Amino acid sequence: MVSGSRASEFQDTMIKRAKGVTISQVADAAGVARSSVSRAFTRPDMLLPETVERILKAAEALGYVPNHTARALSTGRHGNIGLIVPDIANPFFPPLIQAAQLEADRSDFCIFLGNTEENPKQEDKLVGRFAGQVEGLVLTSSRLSDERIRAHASQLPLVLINRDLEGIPRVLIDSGSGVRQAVEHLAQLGHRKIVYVSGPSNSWSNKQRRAAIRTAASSFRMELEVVPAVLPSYSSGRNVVDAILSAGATAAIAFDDVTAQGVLAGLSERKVAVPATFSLIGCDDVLGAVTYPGLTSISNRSNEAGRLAISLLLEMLSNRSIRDVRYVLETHLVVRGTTAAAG
Amino acid sequence: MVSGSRASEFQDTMIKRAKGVTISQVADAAGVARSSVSRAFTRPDMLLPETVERILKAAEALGYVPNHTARALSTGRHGNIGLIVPDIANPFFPPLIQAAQLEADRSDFCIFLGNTEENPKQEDKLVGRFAGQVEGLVLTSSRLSDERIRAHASQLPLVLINRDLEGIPRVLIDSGSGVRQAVEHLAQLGHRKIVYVSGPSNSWSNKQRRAAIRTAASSFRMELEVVPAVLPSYSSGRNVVDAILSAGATAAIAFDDVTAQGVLAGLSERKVAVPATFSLIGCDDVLGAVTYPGLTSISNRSNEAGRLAISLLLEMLSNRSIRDVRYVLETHLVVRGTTAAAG
DNA sequence: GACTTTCATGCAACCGGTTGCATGTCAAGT
DNA sequence: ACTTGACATGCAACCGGTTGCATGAAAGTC
Repeated sequence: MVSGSRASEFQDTMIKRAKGVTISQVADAAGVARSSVSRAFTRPDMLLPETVERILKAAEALGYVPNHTARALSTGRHGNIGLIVPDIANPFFPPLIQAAQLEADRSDFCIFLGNTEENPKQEDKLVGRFAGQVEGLVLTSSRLSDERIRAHASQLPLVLINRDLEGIPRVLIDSGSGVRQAVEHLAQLGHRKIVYVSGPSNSWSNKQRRAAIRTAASSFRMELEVVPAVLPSYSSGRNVVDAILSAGATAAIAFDDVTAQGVLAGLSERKVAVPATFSLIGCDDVLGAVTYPGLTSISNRSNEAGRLAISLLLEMLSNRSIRDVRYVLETHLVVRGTTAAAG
Repeated sequence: MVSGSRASEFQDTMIKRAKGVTISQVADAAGVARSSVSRAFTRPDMLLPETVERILKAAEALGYVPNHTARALSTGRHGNIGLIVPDIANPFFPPLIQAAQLEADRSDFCIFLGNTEENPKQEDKLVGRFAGQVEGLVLTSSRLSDERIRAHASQLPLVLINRDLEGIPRVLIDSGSGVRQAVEHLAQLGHRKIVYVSGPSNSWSNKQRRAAIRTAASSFRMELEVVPAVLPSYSSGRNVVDAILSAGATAAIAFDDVTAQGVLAGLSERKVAVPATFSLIGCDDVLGAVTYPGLTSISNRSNEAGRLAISLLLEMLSNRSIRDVRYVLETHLVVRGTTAAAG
């Protein structure tokens, strides 16, 4: 399968490592001490303006670039932060990662990305590997136990997304508000019995959504049945369609959009018209705009969560203190084409 | 919108920085010189087995963890590699990133992720920022000019994905083979006039696909029209549907699956039945299984590309040499539900 | 005019490892 | 018994910056 071909078999070339210009060379060129060069970059106000200028000019001429590693060694600050997610391929995460990176970038921080494949052991290993090279860490939808998380938090600044652990700064996307709106929406459309297609059992978000739906359904006097989908995936959703239909419901809310899309496909295959005879609502709003009919969903805000988590972490780093903060991002229903009056 | 709430307003706590155990402390504890501790970890064969064991035991007891930064400073190797992509949110990239990270992980390397937002300036800036902290770099679908890429390549080991630049190691996903199969498939179904919905003009993949389609179409004596979509995105695809239809074609091949999905939605809206009256083929095969009907597409192999690029880079790093290699990954057509005989 | 004060700059130690070379020990070779 | 060599370990310089303190010259005070 791999058709590997070398363009020119024998053109191996030794790498000429860019032999980094050092602070000493700049110092010699400018006729000052190394410390002055250092200060010219870090605290120019300590030096005479003309000295600073002379140094900068010399540096410029030599093509000097401060060595990040050396600086990190003496200051202890390397300007990197780690971001760990369970599954990059799940469309929930890319916007979060993107926003996180943008925010980090604004303060000249770089992001180390870790992907745990939904595996707690891998997550633990990654945290360990990152620990030495980052100033702080953001754990997204962590699958680790409370104890492990606390252990890590005692080693380095940590911010959690979608995990509610007292004493550790955290950003939570509260689907509760959106879920209530979704149930109310279905109630107003005349649906009397609905299904919740649940997600991973160890997920904080899943527990939270299930509870919110249960409460809302009972307050609107609707019947609710929970149909479990093992993983938040397209095929899981597709596999539970029969279970959904045999429950005798006229509408369903799925754990996330990916699952909902699977359900949508399964319904199509079985010639069940959406939304004419069955209504469907997703969660996370990552696919809503790209299905046809457009998927009614609960807004996501993962990008805000990413941005917020990073800015929280940066704040912790500059203050060298942690506050027991708990940011909650509320969500709301986005109505599109997969919901209509009960047939 | 952001309902920020602090659980406990005044519970600020100072961070107790884990005050890292150093090599000297271990040396004292084990009654040896610092250098021996260092060697116990890096070249145990230089020491007596019992000495190594004694040192390791002492290290274990003190909870010593080698300081990555310090090691990087003296050795010049920090065990990080940078990976730069134009758009994490495009489903083409997550599998690539995932595979790259897995491969890097096997050799204990960490991945720095950079997202350029399809912006060459941002890309240039990121490369610069990464340069000091990574041993090598993988540029995926770079939007930079040849000159900039060469300039960077002279500074540090570089591997390209989907960019064909002589003298720089590169991994190319050759959609040519898949594209030919796609055109042939359409020809056999009786289509006489087709449209290519093109992608970013500075993208190597786009040029390559366009050329391949052109060649294949003429060899099957089919008419071809190129309709440009500015960006590879859902909305771009949706926006060009009118242009596609007014071209009078009965089938289209889109630059990528995301664009194709936009086209699919646009066709649905205009009540054009797919595949009954119009056939559509995507590229990258990232969404094929999750649309309904399933999108016929050209296989992707982005994960293999990611894995290969990293292993190539690691090889370069350990050899300290570059070979002018050019790996080509062939693709093929995956037929699903969006193609049928011309109406 | 002698005596502080201010402030720009230099000196040297330090961050935490790595590594070439010197030293000391012990066993084998003659 | 004396040399030789092998080999385990220690010494100290080095990677490239940062930073507390010392120094010395210019400016301010009485």
